[in-house]
Amino acid sequence: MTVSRKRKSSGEDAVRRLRAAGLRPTRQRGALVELLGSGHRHLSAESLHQEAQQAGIGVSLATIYNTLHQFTEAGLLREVVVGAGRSYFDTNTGDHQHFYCEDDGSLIDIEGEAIAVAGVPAPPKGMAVDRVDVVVRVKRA
Amino acid sequence: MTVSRKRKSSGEDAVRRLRAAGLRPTRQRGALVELLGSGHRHLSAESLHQEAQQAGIGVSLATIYNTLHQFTEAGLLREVVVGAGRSYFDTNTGDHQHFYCEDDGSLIDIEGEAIAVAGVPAPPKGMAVDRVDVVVRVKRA
DNA sequence: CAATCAGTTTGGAATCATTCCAAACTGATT
DNA sequence: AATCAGTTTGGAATGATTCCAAACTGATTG
Repeated sequence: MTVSRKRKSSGEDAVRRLRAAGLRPTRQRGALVELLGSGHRHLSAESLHQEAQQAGIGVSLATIYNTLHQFTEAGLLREVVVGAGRSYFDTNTGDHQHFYCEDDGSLIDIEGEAIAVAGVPAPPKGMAVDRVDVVVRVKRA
Repeated sequence: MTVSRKRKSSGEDAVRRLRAAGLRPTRQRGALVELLGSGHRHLSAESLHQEAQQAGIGVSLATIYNTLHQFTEAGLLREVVVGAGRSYFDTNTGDHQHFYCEDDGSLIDIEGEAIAVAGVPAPPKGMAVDRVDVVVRVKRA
């Protein structure tokens, strides 16, 4: 339980990432970038909020939402929608898709090289494809 | 503006469809089946509710939700999730996917024969693929 | 036809995730 | 040190959906 003050080491790295993304490096954003930093994760606003609290970072839920969306726009995160009122933020922003388990609401990555979508028709006039999302819904057999 | 009483013709057809789906044919369900009956449509609970009101059918929003879910389970409808807190019910239950326009929230069908997903890995142990959903997100160019 | 009862419907309260807001705060700049 | 635009925050507001207990209604039976 270290109520860290101002760790230079990783802190500076976070600052760099934020600056690179065009976001002002504030205490909260820095802390959140660090929380997200390690590995590929699927998290909800609520879960990130709890995680932050446990890490001793004072961040309001409103800020979590703001930050999550800013990070998503900045390309640091990707939003994955799997059900009405159920969206996750994925720290893996690379090309990939997901298995979604309807029983427990969990997500599992499917590597982008593995899966392919063919035959997408041309989008309606004046529209451009932004992204193709594939959700493979699975259930307990 | 005919406040129809009890049209035999289509009414009986609705009853048949409900019975076939294993649902007791009530006034509300019959009326809703008929509303949904024509062509391929993408509707939300709210929009169906309004439509019902305008058609002079007294149905509570709660019943709309119940019915929509029952119909979905019975295979009369398919639920399409496109965004957090944004799901549609699709009267087209056949094999197909969708374009989703992020600007105005509209859906456009993509025929199932046109599009194909290849390379879906085997699902995790004990799980079975329920369905593969593809959402092609488009934006104004 | 009347009684009966499980299945339905309903309005309103409750829940849940998310957004909004105005006030307080804080990083960066002068 | 002053300044100010960008941020954060708690709490209220919103919106969609679900829950609930009471009233209702098809279908069945005698």
